[in-house]
Amino acid sequence: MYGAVMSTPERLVEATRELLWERGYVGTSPKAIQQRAGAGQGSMYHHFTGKPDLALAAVRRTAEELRAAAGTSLDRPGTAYERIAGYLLRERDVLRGCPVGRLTMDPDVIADDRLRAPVDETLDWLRGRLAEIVEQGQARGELSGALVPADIAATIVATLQGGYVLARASGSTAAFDAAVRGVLSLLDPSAASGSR
Amino acid sequence: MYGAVMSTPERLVEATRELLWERGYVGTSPKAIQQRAGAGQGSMYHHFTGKPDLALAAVRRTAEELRAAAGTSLDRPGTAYERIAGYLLRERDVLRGCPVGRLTMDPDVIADDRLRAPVDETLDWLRGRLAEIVEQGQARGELSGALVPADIAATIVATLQGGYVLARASGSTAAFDAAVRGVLSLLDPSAASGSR
DNA sequence: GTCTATACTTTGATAGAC
DNA sequence: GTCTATCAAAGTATAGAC
Repeated sequence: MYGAVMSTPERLVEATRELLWERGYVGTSPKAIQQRAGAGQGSMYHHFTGKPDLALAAVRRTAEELRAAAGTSLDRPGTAYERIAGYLLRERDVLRGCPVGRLTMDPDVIADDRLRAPVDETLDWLRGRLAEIVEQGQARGELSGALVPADIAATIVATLQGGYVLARASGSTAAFDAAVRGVLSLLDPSAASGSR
Repeated sequence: MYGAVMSTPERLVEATRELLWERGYVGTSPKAIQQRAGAGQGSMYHHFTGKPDLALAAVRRTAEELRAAAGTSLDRPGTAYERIAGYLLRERDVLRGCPVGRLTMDPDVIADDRLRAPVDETLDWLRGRLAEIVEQGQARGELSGALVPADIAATIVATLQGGYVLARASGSTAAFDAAVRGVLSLLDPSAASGSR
């Protein structure tokens, strides 16, 4: 796995990231991590104190990557609507769900402040970025001043996270796409969709 | 637990429902179910063939209950906006999340068509009900005819499901409330919020 | 229907050789 | 740094007595 390019600790963290995404914290065993990383028991426990330690490294790395990727998308030029649409419509592996949001359904992650912190910070950061974009859109007269930027930002992030839930429930991306179209139609300045 | 009112099979199903909600399928062990239900091993395996069998009974029951509760809320009279707002703002134990939506993050549930079916059907039913309400609102001139009812319905359900994710990430209901306010402000016919 | 005994596997980790 | 024991506990049952 991972060619022969990565160091053992890196392979262990990558394997943990994948497994946390696929199966969550509770569903991920040290043995499964070792097998996917191509590392032995001793090797894993040499580099990390145990499963929580590895999970912490994995979650932090996943949170960083999500911020980097989302930032790249959100930083694109355009009107507020165009930037939000660009973010919502960017390519995603919808049926896999969100590697960060997924962790909120893991009781052992939520119960551990150190594990939960990167999840919370990432979603909070994302809402902040979107709120800024909404605010700028209002300042430029692109979006209604009646909207509360923080509320709209929360709605946008929730639509994404909930879209994953709908898609996974049905085994199809259709419901995710519908939810995204729906929120965009409500935001679209050229449609005046909020009122009759 | 559960007083002395319920039969052993009923207590087992109730205990399973609670544990699936709290810890998911992977995180729920037969032993934990037995302890919470106050039933022995033999008793559990007498009434159910095993953990998957019990989970199926539990998931079906939870799906039924959600439909009943949501139906009661959605059936209330009022304008389309009022009915949607009533549903979104009804009392919820936000930090516990949705007992049905939660299951979509469980790989063993998603991989098993029998377990996934009640989850899919429930969320699908909910979107259908909301789409009807949007459609009626359009027919009555309360909502813009430009909206696609199925898309708006998906957005509303996704906002809820994603709102739970945001709330659990932060350990607070604030983000859930913000997401709900956001989508309602976009839908509000009295605000003309979609355009500047 | 319920109980206890038994069994096999997986989990999560430690110890010590190399 | 990595490997191979070894281990106690938990998970997921089955068997058979009552």
